[in-house]
Amino acid sequence: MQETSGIPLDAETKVTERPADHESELRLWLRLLTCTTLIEGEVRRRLRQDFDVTLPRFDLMAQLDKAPGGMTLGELSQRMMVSNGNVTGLSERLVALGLLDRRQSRSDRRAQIVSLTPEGRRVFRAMARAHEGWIAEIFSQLSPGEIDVLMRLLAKTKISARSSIAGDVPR
Amino acid sequence: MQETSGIPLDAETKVTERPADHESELRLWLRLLTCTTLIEGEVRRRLRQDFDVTLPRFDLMAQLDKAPGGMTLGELSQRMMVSNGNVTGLSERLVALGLLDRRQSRSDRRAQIVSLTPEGRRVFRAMARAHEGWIAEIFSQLSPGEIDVLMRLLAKTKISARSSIAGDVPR
DNA sequence: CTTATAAATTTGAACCTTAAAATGATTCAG
DNA sequence: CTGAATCATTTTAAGGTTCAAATTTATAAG
Repeated sequence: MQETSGIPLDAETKVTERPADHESELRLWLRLLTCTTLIEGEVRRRLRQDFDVTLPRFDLMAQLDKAPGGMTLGELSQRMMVSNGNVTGLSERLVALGLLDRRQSRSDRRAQIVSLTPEGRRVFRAMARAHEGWIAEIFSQLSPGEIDVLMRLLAKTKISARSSIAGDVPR
Repeated sequence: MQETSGIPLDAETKVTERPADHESELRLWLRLLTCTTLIEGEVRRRLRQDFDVTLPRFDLMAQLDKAPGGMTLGELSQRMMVSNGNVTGLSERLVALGLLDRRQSRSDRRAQIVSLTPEGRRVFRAMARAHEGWIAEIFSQLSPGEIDVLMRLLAKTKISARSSIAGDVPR
């Protein structure tokens, strides 16, 4: 907490000058966050309980399951939306468990390519099957129509968020 | 509650035996997760950049801002949906920074009550103002109507998830 | 070739997070 | 009053996470 030089740049940026009632967006964000936290916690709990595996490991394996030929660590980190260093450690532990293979890229000696071992694939498939069931149960009170509307609106939300994040902000 | 004669929803027949195409729920969950991760990452980044504060600290202070009289650690942990031990460490650091006050409950010597210091409140209010602006910008491509529909559907999602999590599962 | 720049990953420090066990305080039946 | 159960919190161990700096390799310009 440092160098707050009084009031920074409010005049030029458009957002903060007035109270301007952005309460509905805020409430929406909190609700979105609550839903995700709730579901994520439950998935984490069940993965641990039923398969003795952590959620990040499951997520990593899920990405690799979709890429039969494997993937570089950088690509993994991008798809998982986590930092590089994160993927390094996560992969190490999964390799140590025999669930992941890791080799150097032939074309680029900087790059490491990781992929599921046959064992890793087998284990992941079992988890994925259960996982799909849990998710179905969690969303079971939503009708197909509601799911569809949610999908559309979240797609729009994603676009909106991305354009705001991309540093779209014109000066 | 009701005698729905339509579909006998018993958990035993529901989830495990067949593939049963729960793909739409799965895709919905992934999209929900993507949206949240995206937004959360951006909020985290801006909090660090503009206020040199972490997201968990902001979240904790946000809870306390809504409780002028303070709150026990247990209540905090419940509202933040994180573990007890988590709140312990988080509070320690904020107390060390002079943003939180901590005292023992008079009526229950097991309980610690934490609250924002005047400085903490001042700092939080500044962050909250900026935060609201960021959120508004992130959701800016959604119309009021769309926000409203999203709110409703997420409310329903929350209920559905909670009832599935509560161990509602009949045998 | 040489140097500069960029890219992929690793490392280190600090922090966040959880689950499980331990500690200390409260409550209540007997 | 005593013991058992419960509750609020802390502690511990293991792991997850980020950021920024460092390392190694690749690529391109001169």
